[in-house]
Amino acid sequence: MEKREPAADPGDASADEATSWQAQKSAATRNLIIESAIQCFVDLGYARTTTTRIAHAAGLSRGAMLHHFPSKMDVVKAAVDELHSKRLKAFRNSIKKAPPPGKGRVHVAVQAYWEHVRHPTFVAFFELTVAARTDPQLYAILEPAQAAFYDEWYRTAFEAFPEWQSDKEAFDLALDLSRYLLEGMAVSSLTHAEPAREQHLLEYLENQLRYLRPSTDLDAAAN
Amino acid sequence: MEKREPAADPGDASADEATSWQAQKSAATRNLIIESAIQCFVDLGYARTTTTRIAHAAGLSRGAMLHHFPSKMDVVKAAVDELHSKRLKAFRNSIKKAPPPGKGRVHVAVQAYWEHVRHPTFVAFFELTVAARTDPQLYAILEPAQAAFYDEWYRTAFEAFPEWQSDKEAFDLALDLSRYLLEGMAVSSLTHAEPAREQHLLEYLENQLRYLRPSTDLDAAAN
DNA sequence: TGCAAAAAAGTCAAAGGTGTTTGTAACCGG
DNA sequence: CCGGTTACAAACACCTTTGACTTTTTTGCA
Repeated sequence: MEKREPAADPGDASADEATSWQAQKSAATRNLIIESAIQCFVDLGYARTTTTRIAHAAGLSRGAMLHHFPSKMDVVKAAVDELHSKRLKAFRNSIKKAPPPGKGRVHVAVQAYWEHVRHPTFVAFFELTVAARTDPQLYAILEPAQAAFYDEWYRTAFEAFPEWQSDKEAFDLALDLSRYLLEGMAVSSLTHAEPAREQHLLEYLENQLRYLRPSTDLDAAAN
Repeated sequence: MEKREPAADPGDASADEATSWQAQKSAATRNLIIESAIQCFVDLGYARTTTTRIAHAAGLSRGAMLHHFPSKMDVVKAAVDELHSKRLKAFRNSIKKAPPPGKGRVHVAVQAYWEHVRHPTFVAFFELTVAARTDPQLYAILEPAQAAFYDEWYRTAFEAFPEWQSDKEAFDLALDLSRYLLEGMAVSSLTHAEPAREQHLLEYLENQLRYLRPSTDLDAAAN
């Protein structure tokens, strides 16, 4: 066997030169396994995701995989953590690059979350959530991540939309409405997408959010 | 063993006197199996529902069960049909007994669907829907029932709320909004219920529906 | 009563999944 | 270059699930 370069490390490419080659490769393999697991959740669902399939998708033997993760649940745990940080990162990014100060923010924000809930990351998380309902062990792993995400989601949104801070009740309502409606649409579209109806509802939601938004002097008729 | 009366037959109690006692009992057992399967979907999720557990829940041996349903998929198919007809029946009932002609109908309708999506019947259907996303065989069984339900749902609602017939676009929007929002809330509450927020959103939804409703001469300010 | 048919129960092998154990090759530090 | 460690692979034993097959019990009818 020739020596292979450790594959690119998308997770946390800590290019620490002190880290040995072995450690780099190990981390790369770990990430490969995690990504494969997530892919399996999306493609096969949680129930049909077996260690055999994950290993196969990663191009490894089961033995190799169980070297990095002693049990299946260890893989799941790592995948949950990865999904959690991915969701958070994606959300922060879209918030950060999205802020034309007072103009069209509602549209951008709605589109951002709508894209998020249609992304494979959300699908994988959703699969896990459903499975966790009847699987206490998985629930114990998933619940903290879930709670932390929505907590952070709320806080970040609150800071990113200061014009709402004068009416916290309206803000909560707007956030809940957006979240439940978009997630409901996304879940439904997993098995039966209806683009036209979805588009209508997105426009409706945006209008509702503009209506709920506390009026400031600046944006009487701003989109 | 004493002879047991054939259990009450909730499914299709064709009280045909010509049907022998055996046939009655057979039908009762079939229904018992179907109900047990549905219960398993709710309690364990689709993935963990095995023939052994269904039989155990029904108080039968696996052999007896496979006498009535040669394969597991046959049970699933029967359960889907039963769930479909149950949902439809429940929906029609709540529509039928719900109509104070023009007063408070929105509230009653919203509450009715909200109760429906929190009912075990919906949970079971939801479990199947999620599993079907990555299980073509199950999808083939479920999709027709799913489509038929929403089709019927739409038609029945359209007839039951004639005051909306003047603005079909608003009607569609109102129906989609209600469906996606309530289903989104229900799905979310499966793992993490938040009664206070849910209540706020229900009130909000009702107000929105009243706002969307085409105004007639009769109910300018009717709740 | 006695026999045929249906219902119910029990047994079995095959397939697939999990985790453990054992084996091999590559890397690292001295 | 050598002992120890790490990455990976393969084989193994155990358990679960499924569906086919066989046997026993119960019912219907002559």
